[in-house]
Amino acid sequence: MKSKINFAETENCPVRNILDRFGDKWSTLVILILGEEKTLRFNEIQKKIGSVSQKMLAVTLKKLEADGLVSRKVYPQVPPKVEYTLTNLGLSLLPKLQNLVKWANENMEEITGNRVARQIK
Amino acid sequence: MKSKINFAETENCPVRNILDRFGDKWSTLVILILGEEKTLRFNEIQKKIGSVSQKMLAVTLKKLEADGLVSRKVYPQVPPKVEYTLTNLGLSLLPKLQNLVKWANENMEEITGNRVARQIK
DNA sequence: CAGCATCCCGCCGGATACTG
DNA sequence: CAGTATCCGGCGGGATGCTG
Repeated sequence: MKSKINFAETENCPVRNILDRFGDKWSTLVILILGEEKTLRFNEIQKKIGSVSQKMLAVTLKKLEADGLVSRKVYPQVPPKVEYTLTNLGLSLLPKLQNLVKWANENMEEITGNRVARQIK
Repeated sequence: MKSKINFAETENCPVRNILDRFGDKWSTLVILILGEEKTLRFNEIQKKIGSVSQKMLAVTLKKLEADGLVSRKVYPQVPPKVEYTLTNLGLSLLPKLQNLVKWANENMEEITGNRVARQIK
């Protein structure tokens, strides 16, 4: 029998913590993209996502860097060049996210179908 | 070599779709709780989460029901009684989310430590 | 090129009150 | 008990402009 999780206490609940961090719009996307490409520059990530604003990408990357999921390497040159890579911690999260993507790929059609069938926006 | 994902097109990108649906504050939490308890009434879910408002729980459950992840059974009696259970589709998602929880449990301390060490809010 | 600063709008979601 | 209805404040996040 598994021990149950205390969802009620925000501070001690890992589920809440993880959702607070990766529930935002771009974090998981960035991790998945860096997982595919190993190393990317700021603009390259932005182009890959396509619809993210410069501001939000900067905020997201800073958060991920602070969490220790992404490492940032600055080349002291003009024009500047900054490369982003997943850390080992980030790499350990990657497969879990990829599992979610896999599930999404396999089941999104059914979910979309359900929505349409029930005529919900 | 894995085929790459097109993150740019929102409509066809399963990652974006899944994040749009489960990136919200409560959906994953509800799925995880129902995964533990099998069947729960509205008030029981609310008590388990603790901090969710009545409104948001109702909205969340309705969304999950529309997606076909949660089933809703109404007992025609007074006072009313409604039970929520994961569907097979919901059950298929459950282990992926539990993997994330497991990862969070194992690594949240390190992440929190990173944050503190870098003195970010 | 890689960002920070500022302004500002939309909507997420909380509080409260009401119904079957 | 299990919801809807309404109001409304906060902030996520887009647009734009400026810097090293």
